[in-house]
Amino acid sequence: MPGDDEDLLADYDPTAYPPVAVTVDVVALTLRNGALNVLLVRRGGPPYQGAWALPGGFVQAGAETLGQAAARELAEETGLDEERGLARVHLEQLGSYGDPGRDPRLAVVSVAHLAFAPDLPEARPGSDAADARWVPVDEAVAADLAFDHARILADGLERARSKIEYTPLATAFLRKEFTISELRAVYEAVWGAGLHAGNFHRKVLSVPGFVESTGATAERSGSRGGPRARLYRAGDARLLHPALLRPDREDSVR
Amino acid sequence: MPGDDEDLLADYDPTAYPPVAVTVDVVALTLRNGALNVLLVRRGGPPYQGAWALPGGFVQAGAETLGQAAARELAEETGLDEERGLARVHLEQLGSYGDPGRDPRLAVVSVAHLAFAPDLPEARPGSDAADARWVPVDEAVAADLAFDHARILADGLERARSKIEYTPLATAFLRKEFTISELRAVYEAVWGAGLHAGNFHRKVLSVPGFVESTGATAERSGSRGGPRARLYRAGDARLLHPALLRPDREDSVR
DNA sequence: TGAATAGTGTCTATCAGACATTATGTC
DNA sequence: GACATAATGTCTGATAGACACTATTCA
Repeated sequence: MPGDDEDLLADYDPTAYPPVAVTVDVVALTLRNGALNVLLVRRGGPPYQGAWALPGGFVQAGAETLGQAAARELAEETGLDEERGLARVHLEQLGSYGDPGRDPRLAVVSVAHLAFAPDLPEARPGSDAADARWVPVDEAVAADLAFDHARILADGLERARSKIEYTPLATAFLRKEFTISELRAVYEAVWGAGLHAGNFHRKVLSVPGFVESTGATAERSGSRGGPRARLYRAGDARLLHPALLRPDREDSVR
Repeated sequence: MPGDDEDLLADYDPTAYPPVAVTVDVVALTLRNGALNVLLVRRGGPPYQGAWALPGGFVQAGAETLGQAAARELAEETGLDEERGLARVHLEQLGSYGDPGRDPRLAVVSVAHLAFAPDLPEARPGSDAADARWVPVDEAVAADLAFDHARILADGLERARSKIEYTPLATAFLRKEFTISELRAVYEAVWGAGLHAGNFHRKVLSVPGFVESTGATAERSGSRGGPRARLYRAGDARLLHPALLRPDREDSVR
């Protein structure tokens, strides 16, 4: 416990403090087979060897931004690069986690990030992982994740659920052109609740800048029939106004 | 630029990376004379000696949580402690800032926090600051703050403006009992826009759990006349439903 | 007495959600 | 032909915002 004198000293010589490591972890979400999936890696070494964890790693401090570090870690486990898809992934900072003891080796502050990705190829483990897989979030939430990653995942899911209410980021889960039904499937998967198709349709089209028509029509209709849907692409809005609010969640309000 | 081998090594010996320091900075907001103020300190030593900066300091890694570090730094500059007021301050994490070169001395990742405080006594400089003052945010935004603190402050202000839309945290700027007019003054100060008194009044009372009546009435009315207002305290809602949306900001939507 | 304020009432346009309807595809 | 789906229409209740109005207090 440094006193005032040591505080002053530390201002000039911060390395006097015990060492800290800074890592990034990524909650990468995508839609696979209509379900929300999160990217997990199986740890190849201790601690928590063999356990599933969020992809992440140490920041190359001074040589990259936190966002670049997160993108790098994500690229390592997905096989994407700037040209092949990574540019279309939405990546934002989620929050930092630094409770004492969260890593048994040494003090580690992890800057967690949240990624929304369109359907990606199968994951491939990076250098320090034994395995990498897209896992349905229900399974991931029930699993025993390493470190405090269960909490980070929960925070990321809540952020995602909230974010698509007032931003058009649900489109980040889809290809460049999509139908209103596909967009609705995103909301249903992220919120875990069914939505009324007709009302959703009218609502999306009524929000300025959310989507814009391509003029084209989907090649085929759904597997179970119906007319071929019109195609849309993301519009230029950065905020949805009015927002698409989640169905009642009275319970979480108090 | 470590290759795969070095990555693997680093997983077991993370101290192989160049040293990183972790700090907390605090955007502490309060209302003084009807205006939104932010707590600033004048730096006592290099770098940026003499410049105004957000209060902050190094995290005692492994010995405190990030939130505890932020509370400690805030206490040092305000003279508050757990008994005297600090408990009533709302403190939340804002985000982390780690761009290369943001601190000329070494790589520093700062975990910024945001605090909402009721009107506090005059600030007093902590050990490593030459001065500490509550500054109207207009002045603070116009000033040349140290490091990347101008951006952190801007992010904190935007977070505050957004947060009082859908949470009851505007009450954190007030004493335990307050009038609807005082609550409206908070919104007007944070949003920087005048609100319609009558509509605001009805709206606040219609949101379940936002405020609850104490049954009492203010001792005196406003300095310019009018009936004595009823007193309220914060209710048990954690989210406002429906939310109090900011007046039109069409410009920022696209 | 005049002016500012607290609190309530009223009206209108908008919106969310329930429900119905028509047209168009697949199986 | 049965059935699911795309897209649109209609209705109701809730809400935001504009405006009006009364009562109360200070200067």
